[in-house]
Amino acid sequence: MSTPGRGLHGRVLDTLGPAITAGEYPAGSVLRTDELAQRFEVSRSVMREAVRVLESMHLVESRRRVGVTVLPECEWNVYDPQVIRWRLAGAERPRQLRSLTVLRSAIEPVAAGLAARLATPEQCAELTECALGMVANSSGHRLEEYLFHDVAFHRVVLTASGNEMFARLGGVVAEVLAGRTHHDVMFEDPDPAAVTLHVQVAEAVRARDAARAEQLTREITVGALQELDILAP
Amino acid sequence: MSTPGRGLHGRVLDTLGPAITAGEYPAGSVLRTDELAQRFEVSRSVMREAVRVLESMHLVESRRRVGVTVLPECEWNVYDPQVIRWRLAGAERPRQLRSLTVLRSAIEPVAAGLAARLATPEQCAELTECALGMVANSSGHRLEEYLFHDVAFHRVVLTASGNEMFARLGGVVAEVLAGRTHHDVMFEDPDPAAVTLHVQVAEAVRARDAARAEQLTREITVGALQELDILAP
DNA sequence: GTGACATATAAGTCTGACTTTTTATTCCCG
DNA sequence: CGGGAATAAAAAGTCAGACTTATATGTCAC
Repeated sequence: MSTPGRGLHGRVLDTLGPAITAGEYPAGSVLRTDELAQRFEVSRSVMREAVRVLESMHLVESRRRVGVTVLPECEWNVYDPQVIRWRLAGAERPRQLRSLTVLRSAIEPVAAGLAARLATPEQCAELTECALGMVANSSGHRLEEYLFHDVAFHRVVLTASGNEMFARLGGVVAEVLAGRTHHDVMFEDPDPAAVTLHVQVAEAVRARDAARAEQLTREITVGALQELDILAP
Repeated sequence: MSTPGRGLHGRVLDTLGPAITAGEYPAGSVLRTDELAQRFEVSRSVMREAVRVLESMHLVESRRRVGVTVLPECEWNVYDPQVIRWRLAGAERPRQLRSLTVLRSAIEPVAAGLAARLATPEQCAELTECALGMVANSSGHRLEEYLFHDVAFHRVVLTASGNEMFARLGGVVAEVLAGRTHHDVMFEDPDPAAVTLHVQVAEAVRARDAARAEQLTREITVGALQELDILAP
């Protein structure tokens, strides 16, 4: 996915990134560039580039005479798509999935409200199309097709919100939804109520009813939270 | 702020990062590593490290035989604190400030609701303390002291939400609030209504009233949106 | 114990040579 | 004249080695 093997330093990151985010090196662990270069059988320059990238993600800190120190989790750039992907791929997956779902529950309703005000006619049409696609694939175990339209739907909402920061979460939502379909329990067809809600959101946006679009999306995200047993009784 | 001059490559980034995020090099512009190295009077290895960092922020893409291509804005890692800082420092400041304020309006109410459920007694106490600090400095042009407690208040809420991704936005909120106090119009004392709301949020969290904490925080963020003339009539 | 000094260590930097990939051009054949 | 294969060129990528610099730590005098 995304950008595999874009150079030697990327190859190193593919191993080191997941290892660090998985907690294999506890916060405070000290690595040495030369040693890492030997381990990965790359030159020091390549290793340094990899370290620089990890540093820009605030996963590690490089200091003279000390080495490359692994930073505590609270320092990490948890919004970096690469970091998110690494964590979703590792043992921290469930926790990462919860964090992201809570984030969705905060963002998406507001995004939908904004979209109802700002969506272009084209985006409204796209939204309706996506919702219809979800309906058409909501039964008969057409999970992949359903997922495709679901992802597209949420992407359009986030983009139509007109907020670049919301739009940037499209990839994250895609990853969460894909995860739900592939990894987690999702043998049965999707919840018909959820499908209906998507259709209604598309209608609300088209009708420029911001409050309704927001409320309906809130119901969708509440469903997502319930699936993960988040939510107090 | 944060980490100034952490090596030569950092120095280069301090110039190149703001330049790119400010749009000085339009999307699609091609730079050459050697040329850049000469311009900044650093070795190619240092320049390469800088490029790697920019690449990890998705500001540029490096390809063989082509050079370093500046990516369109929609590709940028707009959640990267460094990118946020660069953009806040440049001509795009107003737009960035709006994006961030809308983001806050989505996140903070939900965070407050969660905090009402999950905050430790210590965090509740901290919150009350911050709110009282705001009250104590809400008149007499004690803007700096007020800001200090305001920032602390929002930080505690975000942290107490128990969601790492929310917690990570503490720095962003700090930057927005600081910006409002320093750069933008804020000659007069803070709005008494806003101060009261903060006190009430602290009370609601202490009382474990999630719905109330969320609603009150929503009112705070609506105020922030209005200050920037966001919000449809 | 405290403060100044010496030392060792690991990151940081620079240079130059070489490799690899990809694009553009040339050239030959149909 | 057109198209496709061979070729050349350009820029990033990689590597090795030598040197510099900051700094943690240990040592010694006081």
